[in-house]
Amino acid sequence: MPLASRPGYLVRRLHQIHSAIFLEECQEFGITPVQYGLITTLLNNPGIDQVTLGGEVGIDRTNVADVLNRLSERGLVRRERSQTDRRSMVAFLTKEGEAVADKMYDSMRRAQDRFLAPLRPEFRAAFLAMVTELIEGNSKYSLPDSNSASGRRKSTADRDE
Amino acid sequence: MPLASRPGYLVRRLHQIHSAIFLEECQEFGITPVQYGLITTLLNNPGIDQVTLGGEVGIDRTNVADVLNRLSERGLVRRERSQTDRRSMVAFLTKEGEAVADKMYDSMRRAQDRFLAPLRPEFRAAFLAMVTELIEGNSKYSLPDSNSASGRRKSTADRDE
DNA sequence: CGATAAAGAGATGTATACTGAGTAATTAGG
DNA sequence: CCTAATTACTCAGTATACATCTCTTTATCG
Repeated sequence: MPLASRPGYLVRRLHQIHSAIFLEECQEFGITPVQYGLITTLLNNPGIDQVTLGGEVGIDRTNVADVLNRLSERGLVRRERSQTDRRSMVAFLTKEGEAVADKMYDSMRRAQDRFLAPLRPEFRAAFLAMVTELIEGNSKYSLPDSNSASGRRKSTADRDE
Repeated sequence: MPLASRPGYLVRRLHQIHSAIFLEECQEFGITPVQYGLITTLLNNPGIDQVTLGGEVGIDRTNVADVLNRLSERGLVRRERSQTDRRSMVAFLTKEGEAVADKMYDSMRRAQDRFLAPLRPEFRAAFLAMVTELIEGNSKYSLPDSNSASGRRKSTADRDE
Protein backbone atom coordinates (compact mmCIF):
# COMPACT_ATOMS: atom_id res chain seq x y z
CA MET A 1 0.00 0.00 0.00
CA PRO A 2 1.81 3.10 -1.23
CA LEU A 3 2.10 6.04 1.12
CA ALA A 4 0.10 8.30 -1.21
CA SER A 5 -2.92 6.00 -0.98
CA ARG A 6 -3.01 5.73 2.81
CA PRO A 7 -5.83 7.75 4.34
CA GLY A 8 -3.65 8.65 7.29
CA TYR A 9 -0.93 10.14 5.13
CA LEU A 10 -3.45 12.09 3.06
CA VAL A 11 -5.19 13.47 6.11
CA ARG A 12 -1.91 14.54 7.68
CA ARG A 13 -0.91 16.40 4.52
CA LEU A 14 -4.33 18.04 4.34
CA HIS A 15 -3.96 19.31 7.88
CA GLN A 16 -0.45 20.52 7.13
CA ILE A 17 -1.64 22.41 4.05
CA HIS A 18 -4.54 24.06 5.81
CA SER A 19 -2.29 25.23 8.63
CA ALA A 20 0.14 26.73 6.13
CA ILE A 21 -2.62 28.61 4.27
CA PHE A 22 -4.24 29.83 7.49
CA LEU A 23 -0.93 31.01 8.91
CA GLU A 24 -0.12 32.83 5.69
CA GLU A 25 -3.53 34.49 5.47
CA CYS A 26 -3.59 35.45 9.15
CA GLN A 27 0.12 36.27 9.41
CA GLU A 28 -0.39 39.87 10.50
CA PHE A 29 -2.28 38.77 13.62
CA GLY A 30 0.14 36.05 14.74
CA ILE A 31 -2.79 33.80 15.63
CA THR A 32 -2.73 30.09 14.85
CA PRO A 33 -5.75 28.02 13.74
CA VAL A 34 -6.18 26.46 17.17
CA GLN A 35 -5.87 29.81 18.91
CA TYR A 36 -8.52 31.25 16.61
CA GLY A 37 -10.82 28.34 17.34
CA LEU A 38 -10.44 28.99 21.05
CA ILE A 39 -11.03 32.71 20.60
CA THR A 40 -14.27 32.29 18.66
CA THR A 41 -15.52 29.73 21.16
CA LEU A 42 -14.77 32.15 24.00
CA LEU A 43 -16.59 34.88 22.08
CA ASN A 44 -19.75 32.77 22.05
CA ASN A 45 -19.30 31.26 25.50
CA PRO A 46 -17.71 33.80 27.82
CA GLY A 47 -16.80 32.36 31.20
CA ILE A 48 -16.57 28.78 29.92
CA ASP A 49 -14.38 26.37 31.90
CA GLN A 50 -11.28 24.77 30.41
CA VAL A 51 -12.59 21.23 30.12
CA THR A 52 -15.79 22.28 28.35
CA LEU A 53 -13.75 24.61 26.17
CA GLY A 54 -11.50 21.72 25.16
CA GLY A 55 -14.55 19.67 24.31
CA GLU A 56 -15.97 22.39 22.09
CA VAL A 57 -12.74 23.09 20.25
CA GLY A 58 -11.57 19.50 20.13
CA ILE A 59 -8.30 19.76 21.99
CA ASP A 60 -6.82 18.06 25.02
CA ARG A 61 -7.24 19.61 28.47
CA THR A 62 -3.52 20.22 28.96
CA ASN A 63 -3.30 21.78 25.56
CA VAL A 64 -6.18 24.14 26.41
CA ALA A 65 -4.16 25.41 29.35
CA ASP A 66 -1.06 25.88 27.15
CA VAL A 67 -2.92 27.81 24.45
CA LEU A 68 -4.82 29.95 26.98
CA ASN A 69 -1.51 30.77 28.62
CA ARG A 70 -0.08 32.07 25.37
CA LEU A 71 -3.24 34.06 24.67
CA SER A 72 -3.36 35.59 28.13
CA GLU A 73 0.34 36.53 27.95
CA ARG A 74 -0.62 38.55 24.90
CA GLY A 75 -3.53 40.14 26.73
CA LEU A 76 -6.25 38.58 24.58
CA VAL A 77 -7.71 36.35 27.29
CA ARG A 78 -8.38 36.73 31.00
CA ARG A 79 -8.71 33.78 33.38
CA GLU A 80 -10.11 33.45 36.87
CA ARG A 81 -11.33 30.82 39.32
CA SER A 82 -14.94 29.84 38.92
CA GLN A 83 -17.25 31.24 41.61
CA THR A 84 -19.36 28.11 41.66
CA ASP A 85 -16.64 25.45 41.46
CA ARG A 86 -13.27 26.53 42.72
CA ARG A 87 -11.52 23.64 40.99
CA SER A 88 -12.36 25.25 37.67
CA MET A 89 -10.70 28.07 35.82
CA VAL A 90 -13.02 30.08 33.60
CA ALA A 91 -11.86 32.19 30.67
CA PHE A 92 -13.02 35.39 28.98
CA LEU A 93 -11.87 37.41 26.01
CA THR A 94 -10.48 40.82 26.84
CA LYS A 95 -11.47 43.87 24.81
CA GLU A 96 -8.38 43.32 22.65
CA GLY A 97 -9.30 39.65 22.28
CA GLU A 98 -12.70 40.58 20.95
CA ALA A 99 -11.15 43.12 18.61
CA VAL A 100 -8.76 40.50 17.22
CA ALA A 101 -11.59 38.00 16.72
CA ASP A 102 -13.44 40.64 14.77
CA LYS A 103 -10.53 41.82 12.65
CA MET A 104 -9.41 38.29 11.79
CA TYR A 105 -12.73 37.01 10.53
CA ASP A 106 -12.24 37.93 6.88
CA SER A 107 -8.73 36.47 6.77
CA MET A 108 -9.99 33.23 8.28
CA ARG A 109 -12.72 33.05 5.64
CA ARG A 110 -10.18 33.62 2.88
CA ALA A 111 -8.01 30.82 4.27
CA GLN A 112 -10.95 28.39 4.27
CA ASP A 113 -11.92 29.41 0.75
CA ARG A 114 -8.40 29.06 -0.61
CA PHE A 115 -8.10 25.64 0.98
CA LEU A 116 -11.25 24.37 -0.73
CA ALA A 117 -10.58 26.15 -4.02
CA PRO A 118 -9.02 23.18 -5.87
CA LEU A 119 -12.22 21.18 -5.43
CA ARG A 120 -14.99 21.71 -7.95
CA PRO A 121 -17.62 23.86 -6.21
CA GLU A 122 -20.35 21.24 -6.53
CA PHE A 123 -18.16 18.74 -4.62
CA ARG A 124 -17.28 20.95 -1.69
CA ALA A 125 -20.40 20.33 0.37
CA ALA A 126 -20.15 16.59 -0.26
CA PHE A 127 -16.53 16.62 0.85
CA LEU A 128 -17.34 18.44 4.10
CA ALA A 129 -20.27 16.09 4.70
CA MET A 130 -18.02 13.04 4.35
CA VAL A 131 -15.44 14.53 6.67
CA THR A 132 -18.16 15.22 9.23
CA GLU A 133 -19.40 11.66 8.82
CA LEU A 134 -15.89 10.31 9.50
CA ILE A 135 -15.51 12.49 12.57
CA GLU A 136 -18.87 11.55 14.01
CA GLY A 137 -18.52 7.88 13.18
CA ASN A 138 -15.15 7.79 14.90
CA SER A 139 -16.19 10.08 17.72
CA LYS A 140 -15.06 7.67 20.39
CA TYR A 141 -11.45 8.27 19.29
CA SER A 142 -11.90 11.95 18.75
CA LEU A 143 -10.68 13.00 22.16
CA PRO A 144 -8.68 11.39 24.94
CA ASP A 145 -10.52 10.03 27.98
CA SER A 146 -9.39 13.01 29.98
CA ASN A 147 -12.03 15.13 28.29
CA SER A 148 -14.70 12.54 27.67
CA ALA A 149 -16.27 12.50 31.12
CA SER A 150 -18.54 15.14 32.64
CA GLY A 151 -21.71 16.73 31.39
CA ARG A 152 -20.65 18.45 28.18
CA ARG A 153 -22.56 21.64 28.85
CA LYS A 154 -24.84 22.76 26.06
CA SER A 155 -23.32 25.80 24.40
CA THR A 156 -25.46 28.83 25.07
CA ALA A 157 -26.18 30.38 21.75
CA ASP A 158 -23.94 29.35 18.86
CA ARG A 159 -24.71 32.55 17.09
CA ASP A 160 -21.17 32.31 15.77
CA GLU A 161 -21.20 34.31 12.55
CA MET B 1 -19.32 30.58 10.51
CA PRO B 2 -19.57 27.96 13.25
CA LEU B 3 -16.44 26.03 14.15
CA ALA B 4 -17.95 22.72 13.07
CA SER B 5 -18.42 23.96 9.53
CA ARG B 6 -14.89 25.28 9.04
CA PRO B 7 -12.81 23.06 6.78
CA GLY B 8 -9.73 23.72 8.88
CA TYR B 9 -11.38 22.55 12.08
CA LEU B 10 -12.75 19.44 10.40
CA VAL B 11 -9.41 18.54 8.87
CA ARG B 12 -7.62 18.99 12.19
CA ARG B 13 -10.08 16.70 13.93
CA LEU B 14 -9.73 14.13 11.16
CA HIS B 15 -5.98 14.11 11.59
CA GLN B 16 -6.36 13.85 15.35
CA ILE B 17 -8.71 10.89 15.01
CA HIS B 18 -6.52 9.03 12.58
CA SER B 19 -3.50 9.46 14.82
CA ALA B 20 -5.44 8.09 17.79
CA ILE B 21 -6.62 5.03 15.86
CA PHE B 22 -3.18 4.37 14.39
CA LEU B 23 -1.48 4.72 17.77
CA GLU B 24 -4.00 2.37 19.34
CA GLU B 25 -3.70 -0.24 16.60
CA CYS B 26 0.11 -0.06 16.51
CA GLN B 27 0.56 0.38 20.25
CA GLU B 28 2.69 -2.73 20.71
CA PHE B 29 5.34 -1.39 18.32
CA GLY B 30 5.57 2.12 19.75
CA ILE B 31 5.78 3.57 16.24
CA THR B 32 3.94 6.76 15.29
CA PRO B 33 2.27 7.39 11.91
CA VAL B 34 5.09 9.65 10.74
CA GLN B 35 7.74 7.18 11.87
CA TYR B 36 5.99 4.41 9.95
CA GLY B 37 5.83 6.56 6.83
CA LEU B 38 9.56 7.14 7.06
CA ILE B 39 10.23 3.44 7.61
CA THR B 40 8.27 2.29 4.58
CA THR B 41 9.89 4.95 2.43
CA LEU B 42 13.32 3.78 3.58
CA LEU B 43 12.30 0.21 2.80
CA ASN B 44 11.64 1.16 -0.81
CA ASN B 45 14.49 3.67 -1.12
CA PRO B 46 17.45 2.48 0.92
CA GLY B 47 20.25 5.01 1.05
CA ILE B 48 17.99 7.97 0.36
CA ASP B 49 19.18 11.37 1.59
CA GLN B 50 17.30 13.30 4.24
CA VAL B 51 15.95 16.09 2.09
CA THR B 52 14.58 13.71 -0.55
CA LEU B 53 13.17 11.57 2.23
CA GLY B 54 11.37 14.57 3.67
CA GLY B 55 9.92 15.33 0.25
CA GLU B 56 8.61 11.80 -0.16
CA VAL B 57 7.04 11.58 3.28
CA GLY B 58 5.85 15.16 3.39
CA ILE B 59 7.73 16.43 6.41
CA ASP B 60 10.10 19.27 7.05
CA ARG B 61 13.83 18.61 6.76
CA THR B 62 14.60 19.38 10.42
CA ASN B 63 11.78 17.13 11.42
CA VAL B 64 13.26 14.33 9.30
CA ALA B 65 16.45 14.61 11.34
CA ASP B 66 14.47 14.46 14.61
CA VAL B 67 12.46 11.42 13.61
CA LEU B 68 15.52 9.60 12.22
CA ASN B 69 17.33 10.31 15.48
CA ARG B 70 14.60 8.62 17.48
CA LEU B 71 14.52 5.67 15.10
CA SER B 72 18.28 5.22 15.13
CA GLU B 73 18.38 5.42 18.94
CA ARG B 74 16.06 2.43 18.86
CA GLY B 75 18.29 0.62 16.37
CA LEU B 76 15.76 0.66 13.52
CA VAL B 77 17.69 3.01 11.26
CA ARG B 78 21.36 3.50 10.38
CA ARG B 79 22.75 6.76 8.99
CA GLU B 80 25.98 7.59 7.24
CA ARG B 81 27.59 10.30 5.10
CA SER B 82 26.85 10.01 1.42
CA GLN B 83 29.82 8.83 -0.67
CA THR B 84 28.91 11.07 -3.57
CA ASP B 85 27.99 14.23 -1.66
CA ARG B 86 29.63 14.49 1.70
CA ARG B 87 27.23 17.19 2.85
CA SER B 88 24.36 14.72 2.75
CA MET B 89 23.39 12.09 5.27
CA VAL B 90 21.87 8.93 3.82
CA ALA B 91 19.71 6.51 5.79
CA PHE B 92 19.05 2.76 5.75
CA LEU B 93 16.80 0.43 7.70
CA THR B 94 18.60 -2.02 9.93
CA LYS B 95 17.56 -5.69 10.02
CA GLU B 96 15.35 -4.86 13.02
CA GLY B 97 13.93 -1.91 11.14
CA GLU B 98 12.92 -4.14 8.26
CA ALA B 99 11.42 -6.64 10.68
CA VAL B 100 9.32 -3.94 12.33
CA ALA B 101 8.11 -2.65 8.95
CA ASP B 102 7.02 -6.17 8.11
CA LYS B 103 5.33 -6.96 11.41
CA MET B 104 3.49 -3.64 11.53
CA TYR B 105 1.92 -3.84 8.10
CA ASP B 106 -1.30 -5.58 9.17
CA SER B 107 -1.83 -3.22 12.10
CA MET B 108 -1.36 -0.23 9.82
CA ARG B 109 -3.92 -1.64 7.40
CA ARG B 110 -6.39 -2.18 10.22
CA ALA B 111 -5.92 1.41 11.37
CA GLN B 112 -6.63 2.73 7.86
CA ASP B 113 -9.70 0.50 7.53
CA ARG B 114 -11.10 1.48 10.90
CA PHE B 115 -10.62 5.13 10.06
CA LEU B 116 -12.62 4.84 6.83
CA ALA B 117 -15.23 2.48 8.26
CA PRO B 118 -17.90 5.11 9.06
CA LEU B 119 -18.05 6.10 5.38
CA ARG B 120 -20.27 4.05 3.10
CA PRO B 121 -17.95 1.82 1.06
CA GLU B 122 -19.01 3.30 -2.26
CA PHE B 123 -17.98 6.77 -1.05
CA ARG B 124 -14.51 5.88 0.18
CA ALA B 125 -12.71 6.11 -3.15
CA ALA B 126 -14.44 9.39 -3.92
CA PHE B 127 -13.39 10.76 -0.56
CA LEU B 128 -9.74 9.80 -1.09
CA ALA B 129 -9.84 11.24 -4.60
CA MET B 130 -11.13 14.57 -3.31
CA VAL B 131 -8.47 14.68 -0.60
CA THR B 132 -5.80 13.97 -3.22
CA GLU B 133 -7.24 16.71 -5.38
CA LEU B 134 -7.04 19.19 -2.50
CA ILE B 135 -3.45 18.21 -1.76
CA GLU B 136 -2.34 18.46 -5.37
CA GLY B 137 -4.26 21.66 -6.00
CA ASN B 138 -2.66 23.24 -2.96
CA SER B 139 0.74 21.67 -3.54
CA LYS B 140 2.58 24.96 -3.37
CA TYR B 141 1.71 25.15 0.35
CA SER B 142 2.33 21.51 1.01
CA LEU B 143 5.88 21.87 2.18
CA PRO B 144 8.06 24.69 3.44
CA ASP B 145 10.60 26.26 1.10
CA SER B 146 13.40 24.39 2.79
CA ASN B 147 12.39 21.22 0.97
CA SER B 148 11.11 22.66 -2.24
CA ALA B 149 14.42 23.34 -3.95
CA SER B 150 16.78 20.83 -5.53
CA GLY B 151 16.15 17.98 -7.89
CA ARG B 152 13.51 15.93 -6.15
CA ARG B 153 15.00 12.60 -7.21
CA LYS B 154 12.58 10.20 -8.88
CA SER B 155 11.89 7.39 -6.48
CA THR B 156 13.42 4.19 -7.78
CA ALA B 157 10.68 1.63 -7.70
CA ASP B 158 7.67 2.41 -5.54
CA ARG B 159 6.90 -1.23 -5.29
CA ASP B 160 5.59 -0.46 -1.81
CA GLU B 161 3.23 -3.30 -1.01
C1' DC C 1 43.04 28.67 -8.35
C1' DG C 2 40.94 31.32 -4.97
C1' DA C 3 36.85 34.10 -3.53
C1' DT C 4 32.19 33.60 -3.03
C1' DA C 5 27.59 31.90 -3.65
C1' DA C 6 24.57 28.07 -2.77
C1' DA C 7 23.10 24.00 -0.48
C1' DG C 8 22.75 20.72 3.33
C1' DA C 9 22.69 19.63 8.13
C1' DG C 10 22.51 21.01 12.92
C1' DA C 11 20.99 23.61 16.84
C1' DT C 12 17.58 26.53 18.98
C1' DG C 13 13.00 28.27 19.80
C1' DT C 14 7.87 28.21 19.28
C1' DA C 15 3.40 25.87 18.88
C1' DT C 16 0.41 21.96 18.88
C1' DA C 17 -0.93 17.53 20.86
C1' DC C 18 -1.06 14.00 24.09
C1' DT C 19 0.31 10.89 28.34
C1' DG C 20 1.02 10.22 33.06
C1' DA C 21 1.62 11.78 37.74
C1' DG C 22 0.30 14.61 41.26
C1' DT C 23 -2.61 18.25 43.85
C1' DA C 24 -6.72 20.56 45.24
C1' DA C 25 -11.73 20.96 45.35
C1' DT C 26 -16.13 18.79 45.03
C1' DT C 27 -19.47 15.18 45.21
C1' DA C 28 -21.25 10.65 46.57
C1' DG C 29 -21.77 6.76 49.82
C1' DG C 30 -22.07 4.79 53.96
C1' DC D 1 -20.28 13.88 58.53
C1' DC D 2 -16.41 11.71 57.12
C1' DT D 3 -14.12 9.01 53.76
C1' DA D 4 -13.64 7.63 48.90
C1' DA D 5 -14.22 8.56 44.28
C1' DT D 6 -14.48 11.93 40.87
C1' DT D 7 -13.23 16.09 38.63
C1' DA D 8 -10.30 20.18 37.27
C1' DC D 9 -6.14 21.69 36.88
C1' DT D 10 -0.96 21.77 36.75
C1' DC D 11 3.57 19.98 35.72
C1' DA D 12 6.85 17.15 33.38
C1' DG D 13 7.94 14.48 29.43
C1' DT D 14 7.54 12.90 24.39
C1' DA D 15 6.57 13.68 19.51
C1' DT D 16 5.37 16.25 15.43
C1' DA D 17 5.95 20.50 12.72
C1' DC D 18 8.02 24.60 11.31
C1' DA D 19 11.15 28.92 11.21
C1' DT D 20 15.63 30.80 11.66
C1' DC D 21 20.46 31.03 12.31
C1' DT D 22 25.02 28.95 11.94
C1' DC D 23 28.53 26.03 10.14
C1' DT D 24 30.44 23.01 6.79
C1' DT D 25 30.78 21.40 2.25
C1' DT D 26 30.28 21.91 -2.54
C1' DA D 27 29.94 24.43 -6.79
C1' DT D 28 30.84 28.32 -9.67
C1' DC D 29 32.79 32.38 -11.52
C1' DG D 30 36.33 35.55 -12.50
